[in-house]
Amino acid sequence: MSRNAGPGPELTSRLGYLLKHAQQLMAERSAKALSPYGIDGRELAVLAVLASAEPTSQQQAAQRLSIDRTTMVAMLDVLQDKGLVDRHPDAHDRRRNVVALTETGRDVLRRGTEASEVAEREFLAPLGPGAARQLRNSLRTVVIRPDDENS
Amino acid sequence: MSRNAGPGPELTSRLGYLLKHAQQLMAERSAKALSPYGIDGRELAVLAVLASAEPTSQQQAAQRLSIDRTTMVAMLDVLQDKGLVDRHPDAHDRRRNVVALTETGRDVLRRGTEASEVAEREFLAPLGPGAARQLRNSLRTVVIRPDDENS
DNA sequence: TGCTGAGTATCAGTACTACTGACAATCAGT
DNA sequence: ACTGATTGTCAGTAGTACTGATACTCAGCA
Repeated sequence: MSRNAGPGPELTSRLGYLLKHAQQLMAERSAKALSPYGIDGRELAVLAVLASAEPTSQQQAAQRLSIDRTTMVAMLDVLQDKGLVDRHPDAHDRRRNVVALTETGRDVLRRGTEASEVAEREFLAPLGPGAARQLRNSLRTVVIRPDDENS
Repeated sequence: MSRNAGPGPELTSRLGYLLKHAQQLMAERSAKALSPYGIDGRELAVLAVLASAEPTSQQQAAQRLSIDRTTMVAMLDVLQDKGLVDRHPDAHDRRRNVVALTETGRDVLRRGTEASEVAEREFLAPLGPGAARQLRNSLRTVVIRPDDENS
């Protein structure tokens, strides 16, 4: 993606534009940092959820990530092909699959997380440590807020 | 999109996750705020660029938005169908199209910008004015930074 | 026991976004 | 006039994430 002619204030004052491009830039950095491990940021997030939660069904994991359950199927297919996760039917409820990290998966998660944190620090480098921390906190605040919509 | 089970700290500590979901939430709000005018956030950004720049070629406008020139073609097709922009060949360089807002386009830009700003304020409401301003500034800083990559 | 309704994973099809590659028209320099 | 670069356009493709339909399983109940 070419980012030659800098955007003018008519764009950089728009929050939607800023968020979209910040996300894009971070995703590029993240992809580069994770490429040695053969995964991307979305897959790393799946691994993180699987590691942090109790042995989880696919649907539970999908909900934590706010992704569709059908999307989760495809992502787990890929992660399973890469040997990072295992699926087997839950003995107590055979509708469910229990998804767990493999030994390799745990290893990739650990190293990928480190690489990802390095990439984040680089991304935030032009901000001073205080502003970087506050950016994180502010994003957390606006993201975590529960649904305030009606319907 | 259902955002039921809140994400855990294994996700909300990851900048990529936060940026992606913040962008998504903002995009949803923006879409809702702009729907009365028949456009979405991307289209509003195009209108803003066209209004702020001198009579522009499609490619110049695309560069300012960091989108591909082929993508710009499709977006202008849509905006032209909606009667918001006009295209005609540049008299001085007939390879180029001069793209300009119509009267309606200017009107939609003005009203859409207002609606978008309201949506932004709602989105940032849980932050307090100081933190909101700083979030904007920090995002601007990390987004505007010129390419520091080699190649 | 058999029946019904709900939950789970899966797959096919679709929509959207944004790209690459190829093309015709045009310009600028020689 | 010829060559190379620029511009807009289009077809094709890739990635992402959805909807809708299907098969299997469970829980409740007559």
